[in-house]
Amino acid sequence: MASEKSENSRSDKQRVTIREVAAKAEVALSSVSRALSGHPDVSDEMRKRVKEIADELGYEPNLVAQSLRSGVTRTIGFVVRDINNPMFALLARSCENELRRNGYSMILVNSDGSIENENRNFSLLRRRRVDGIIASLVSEDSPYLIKNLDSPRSPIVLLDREVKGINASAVLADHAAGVHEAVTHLIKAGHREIAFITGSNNVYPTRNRLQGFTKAFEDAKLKLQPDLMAIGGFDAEYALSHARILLHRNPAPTAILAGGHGALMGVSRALKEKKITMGKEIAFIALDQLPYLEVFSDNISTVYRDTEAIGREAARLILEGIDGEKPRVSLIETQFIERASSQGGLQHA
Amino acid sequence: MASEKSENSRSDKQRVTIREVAAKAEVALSSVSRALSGHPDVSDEMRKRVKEIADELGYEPNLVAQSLRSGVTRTIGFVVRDINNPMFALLARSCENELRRNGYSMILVNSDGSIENENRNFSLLRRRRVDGIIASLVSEDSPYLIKNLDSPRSPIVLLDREVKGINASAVLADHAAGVHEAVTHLIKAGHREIAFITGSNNVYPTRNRLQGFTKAFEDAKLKLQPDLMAIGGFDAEYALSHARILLHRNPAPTAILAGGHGALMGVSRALKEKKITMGKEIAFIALDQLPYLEVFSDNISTVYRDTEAIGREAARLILEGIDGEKPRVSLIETQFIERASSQGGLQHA
DNA sequence: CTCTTCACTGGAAACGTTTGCAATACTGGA
DNA sequence: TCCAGTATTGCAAACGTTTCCAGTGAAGAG
Repeated sequence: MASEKSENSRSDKQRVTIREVAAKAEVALSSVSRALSGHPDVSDEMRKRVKEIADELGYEPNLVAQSLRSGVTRTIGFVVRDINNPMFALLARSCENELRRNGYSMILVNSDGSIENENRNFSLLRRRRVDGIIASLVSEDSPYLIKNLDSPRSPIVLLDREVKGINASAVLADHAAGVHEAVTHLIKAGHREIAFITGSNNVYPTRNRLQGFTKAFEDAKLKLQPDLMAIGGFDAEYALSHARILLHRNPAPTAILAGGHGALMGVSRALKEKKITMGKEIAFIALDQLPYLEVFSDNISTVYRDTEAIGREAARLILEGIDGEKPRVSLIETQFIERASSQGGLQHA
Repeated sequence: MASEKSENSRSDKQRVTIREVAAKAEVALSSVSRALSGHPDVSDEMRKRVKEIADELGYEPNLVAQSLRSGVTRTIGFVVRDINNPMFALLARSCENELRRNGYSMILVNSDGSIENENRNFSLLRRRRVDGIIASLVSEDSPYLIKNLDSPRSPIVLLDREVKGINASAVLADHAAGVHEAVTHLIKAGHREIAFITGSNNVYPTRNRLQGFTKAFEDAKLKLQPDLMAIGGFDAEYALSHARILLHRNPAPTAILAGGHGALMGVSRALKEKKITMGKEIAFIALDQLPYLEVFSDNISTVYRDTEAIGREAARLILEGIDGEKPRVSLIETQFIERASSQGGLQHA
């Protein structure tokens, strides 16, 4: 493939457009467009010829121009609190894979737990004319939300969030079932002082876990102990400080449930401080099967859900939405997985 | 598949464009554009009037059109092997923050360890006309690389990668220094059988760590033991199988260095299998300060680098490049941090 | 009073595609 | 032979901006 005069054209800065391909092939712009985009009304000869010349010239279609003309960007916004949370990273990963398999790219934005940030991000994504947004909202009752999400131009998929009165799909995990299972297990083992640390209840997972928690107590005809419940923050600092307080309580909790990555971090640090070992002096259950747990601390009992599947499902829901189908909610099951850490805690028995 | 399509309540709502704003304000399109984009040649009255009406109509500028006209997308491609690797997640996070602060969005793509994928991703990003690409390449000697990265239209920043003959900036960690420090520490403590497990040496970190490793042996006038080195894969499976082999060796290694997230996972699993405790029967050093370590296993000695700073620096380098400055390489220091896990291993002594 | 300058404003041409429509050539049936 | 039908192709108008250029009226200078 020795080319005589392609050397000069390689170094010049102008991008090659469909127009140059057309000129070199001595056909119309429209024919080039049709030939390259797989339009049916094109002769085999034309298609072959155009493709050859496009390759030769190193033509790279301009997706920006395509988007402007076609009104479709093949881009999805992915909004999370913090990609650094391994749960979100796993979601992003499986979601991006599924999207890319379908020809879509993903714009990642971290809202950093700030509602104002989140709102700015939504508005930026809309200006970018993304074809859809997948989001794990900071809160379900932000004043901007309705304005932002109601009657949206492009479909929205909420990750584990429930917002009333808007037209969005959602992937919801059935936390309640798994938590119910876990707490019932603890109660049957004799636990009565069960602590519960998780994020604030302005998001679905907290409320839903709380339901499972409460129902387990009801079913066992026990009454809840609200002072054992710290429901207010997903960050490790919140969990750490509240775990410290709870561990000083009298009687001390015999079991602890930690909801989310931050809670797991905080609680495990607090336990370490007091040299309390999970599965011995206290029973511990993580309400999320975080990715690193499998390998690193393979003795931690968890409420499991298939996070990869959730990411994939979110991608599918958004693609459905783009296809014009009605929003729908997809429920993902959870399951209590008993390991060593949920033993113990009842040394007095 | 008679799927029920929703009413096109989405597409019927015409977006408001600059044209409608102009009409309602009874001024020219160009004036609206100037008023909203902060162009100096606009009277205060005009600007006020246009802004009011734009707000009133809920005008949202179309970034696609802006990009097409201006030739600038304010978008950066971020290419990593797997965002699910916490190191990459942390990088992505700090990088995205810095980019967003400067008005840029980030397109995330996972290349999944496949060179073909990576290549497709590069080409996609170029078609999207991103203003720059930040990438942690799968390999430094892929046949596509030169074609893809040579004389690029838009700047490129490599994350801990060195590719000869191309015009790219890079953020490189000075792994050699930290590893040298760590290994020297082990040697001084009496270790001679030091195992080293990490990814293949077609990427800079491996080669650079190897340099530090080798030099530490040279400085101590000891000779390397190649059969204690497993250099070939960043995934946990590779590390697991090779750690198993190494632990069966006679004499067994008294210390292990694990480079990267996968190696850490694999090695710690292998140790767990054989019920060998880090810091007791064996000395262990992780060649990366992975985010979860801080909280979860706070006794693991590591070679530390400031990953957040690396992400920020990558963002800055790409912005510099967009500003027309010449590519440059930024070196980030590393440092051995001694904790409990690097104790022990010398019970026979 | 005229001319220049100044501070705006409007018109229209891009940016690189897709696509509706018209034009062409060819095919085969009447 | 002629005409409808079919398969291609080309032309030109969008898509929503930015920006160059020319034009306007007013103000200041001579």
